[in-house]
Amino acid sequence: MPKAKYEQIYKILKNKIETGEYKPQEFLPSENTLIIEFSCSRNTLRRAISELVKIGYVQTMQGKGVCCIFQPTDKATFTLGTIESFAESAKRNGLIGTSEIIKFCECIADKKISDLTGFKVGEPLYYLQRLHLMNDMPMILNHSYFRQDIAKGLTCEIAQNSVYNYLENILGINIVSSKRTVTVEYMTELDKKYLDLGEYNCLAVVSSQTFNSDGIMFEYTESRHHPRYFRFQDNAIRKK
Amino acid sequence: MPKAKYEQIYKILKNKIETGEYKPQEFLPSENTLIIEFSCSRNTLRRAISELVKIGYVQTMQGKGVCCIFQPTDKATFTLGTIESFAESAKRNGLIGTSEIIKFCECIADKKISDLTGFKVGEPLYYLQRLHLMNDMPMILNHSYFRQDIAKGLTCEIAQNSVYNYLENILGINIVSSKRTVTVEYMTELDKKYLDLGEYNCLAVVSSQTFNSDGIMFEYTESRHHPRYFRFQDNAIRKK
DNA sequence: TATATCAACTTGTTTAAACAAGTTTTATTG
DNA sequence: CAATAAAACTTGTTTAAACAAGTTGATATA
Repeated sequence: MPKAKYEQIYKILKNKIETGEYKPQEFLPSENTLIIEFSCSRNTLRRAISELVKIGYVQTMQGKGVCCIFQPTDKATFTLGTIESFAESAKRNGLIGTSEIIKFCECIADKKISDLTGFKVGEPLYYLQRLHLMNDMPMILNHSYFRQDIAKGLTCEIAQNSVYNYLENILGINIVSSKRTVTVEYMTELDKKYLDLGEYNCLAVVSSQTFNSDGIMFEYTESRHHPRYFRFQDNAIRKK
Repeated sequence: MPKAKYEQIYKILKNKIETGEYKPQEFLPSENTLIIEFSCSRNTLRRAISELVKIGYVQTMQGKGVCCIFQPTDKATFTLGTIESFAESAKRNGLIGTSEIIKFCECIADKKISDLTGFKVGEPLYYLQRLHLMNDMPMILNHSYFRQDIAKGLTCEIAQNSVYNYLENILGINIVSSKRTVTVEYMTELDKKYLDLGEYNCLAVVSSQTFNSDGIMFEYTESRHHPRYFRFQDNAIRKK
């Protein structure tokens, strides 16, 4: 449950849009109306609205009002688009997600790894190779590097369960932001071996750098997705 | 040039980060220091900072400060990731971008088009098929649908130049926000014919819905990218 | 010395007020 | 009746102030 008032208002409005109380192409009540409804200041309300703009639910128009531009997304397909673990994604889509570890080892970042990940040469790392399945279908082949001094004590047994649970709840690491790049790459022998690619010879590759609350990049992960089940959503606001 | 004060401050700070005046892992000066430097209120400064958070340049830490997490991106590769036209992207990458029209016609949205694009059945549309090249290499095959009542008067000749220039500068349409979905799809006969795919048999497909300042979706475009030159960047902030 | 506490920082949230700027409605004027 | 002007809305920007909450370092205490 959110503590901040603007987050509460944001959630209420978001819900009203999703349930159709505010319909697409229609205007939301004016700021003044909503201020009275929520007993809040204008700034607080506007902050909630700006969160709705960010996720592409509404569009503000100076002098006119706030217009709803929500369109329900197709929930049938598997969707990635937020920072969430594989387990969280699976649960949200009502599927059974399982993982198996292919490889786990310690290593030192050499030039090649450094160029790929952004870690400094000589940095001690954990390397983890995992296969993620949904309803027994192989979906994602993951290559992860973790800084040893941050993710200290990581073992194969821990990775068997949930790495993120260990990092967040046991080690107390706060995961804050993540930079991601999506590309399409030709399959490797490993991809062919573990993912059931069929006629496809390419994959969707999501490379991400994850930062903790000290601003330190402690994880680099390359997620190689089966093309059939990959979908990445985004919302862009035009620069003025 | 930006008119709003917070945008000016944002640009100055952004530039200082890009040029290395504020280095990764280091803290920016505190709010109070920057407030004095820019002669602005705390809110205005914080708004500039929050823009930097959005683009993944800095990370704020309560009680500690604002940490720089910028890492220069590889400018060698062609990057898409904002709302910008093909011409703008080309220019930013120092390449010569050209386009050729494969097909242009008027049509009415049927069930199939409606499901694909989100336009209502019966909506009169323009359909435009274009091939984008960079330095004479075919890169993107574009399928676009425009609402006739919004993009009125669009012709093959206009499309030959710049559709966006016509929409924005001639018709005076304000393009505000855009929802995009990235998927990977198996190539079609058309893809094979126009894009020089080589050994690849898949493409990166960016589907986007674009809204004007009235909150009306007036364009649906499916951009089919050559996988070798596709790169999509994103920055996510962890939900609390 | 080691520990606990407090003070002085940092960013996070909320309220209030004023003015700017764009849009729509109403009233006025010709 | 039509055109214009004014008023009454709308959102956009900026300032100021107060308090909350997290981190750090100095101080006092045992």
